[in-house]
Amino acid sequence: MVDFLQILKEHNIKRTKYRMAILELLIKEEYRFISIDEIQDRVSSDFSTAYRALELFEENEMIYKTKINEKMYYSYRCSNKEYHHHLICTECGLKVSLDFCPFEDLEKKCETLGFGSFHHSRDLFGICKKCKNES
Amino acid sequence: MVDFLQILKEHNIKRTKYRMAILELLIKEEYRFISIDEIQDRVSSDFSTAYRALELFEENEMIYKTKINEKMYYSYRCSNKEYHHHLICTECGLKVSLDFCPFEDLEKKCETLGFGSFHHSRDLFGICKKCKNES
DNA sequence: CTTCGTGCAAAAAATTTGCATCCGT
DNA sequence: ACGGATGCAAATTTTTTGCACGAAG
Repeated sequence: MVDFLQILKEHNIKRTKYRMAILELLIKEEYRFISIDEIQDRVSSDFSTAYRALELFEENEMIYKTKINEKMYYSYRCSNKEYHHHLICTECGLKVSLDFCPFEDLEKKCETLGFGSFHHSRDLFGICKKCKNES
Repeated sequence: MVDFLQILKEHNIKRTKYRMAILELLIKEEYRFISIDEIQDRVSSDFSTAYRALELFEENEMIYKTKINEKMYYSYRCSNKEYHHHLICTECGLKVSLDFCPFEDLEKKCETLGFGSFHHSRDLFGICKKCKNES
């Protein structure tokens, strides 16, 4: 819980009304990715303010950012900093962290395929059980 | 070579100047993904004409479409229709088709992870050997 | 000859930026 | 008080769309 306050202090980031509101929201909804619209709606900031705060948080590795259906979504990161992959539900934004790398095998084959290196896109997408059952 | 002409005929798609020019270009550069800018530049059509032709081709499964660095890229498909994954170089657009599925293992683990189903994003990205060496 | 392809200009949608003002420290 | 944060409006970027004209079958 002191986690992110420390980062703010270390980087001399002012604790303003909207930044705090956005961080609180992201922490509360840490188990999923949320859209800029939901963020703007729930904290009632200007869109540009929200975008600027989120950009700042991402630069300082406090949040994740990913694209779902052509729009950016955001999720709290502080509590789990080791590199890992996510399974993300494209219906509800649910975030499931993987404790293994799905690309290990591909990595090995990379060389023989004419590829120098391979982007482990951190985020993989699907439909979670809940959303699948509801549809 | 008759491949795509047949599709055009089957779907009553008129063989116009720009459509043919775009298809020819895509066939010539089949080993890589190319941008709308390159297409527009090399066939000198209007952008809207190129976009409309490409949309049509994609609907009829004649081409692939993928996003590299926030922009769409296009590549000829007709000659290889079985479902497969691509490794795509984000520097030069090189397209390498995979004859195996990199997500087989993940698929199996999906259920235990709370995921109903999993999108096999067809395209995976990296840097090809050539571009890596040049940088 | 008639349907549909094309160019042009303008719309759309998401995100970014310049600038004047306001707030946190 | 000072520098950075915010709101507002306008720019940006890529792609899409409406409409009038022109070309393919």
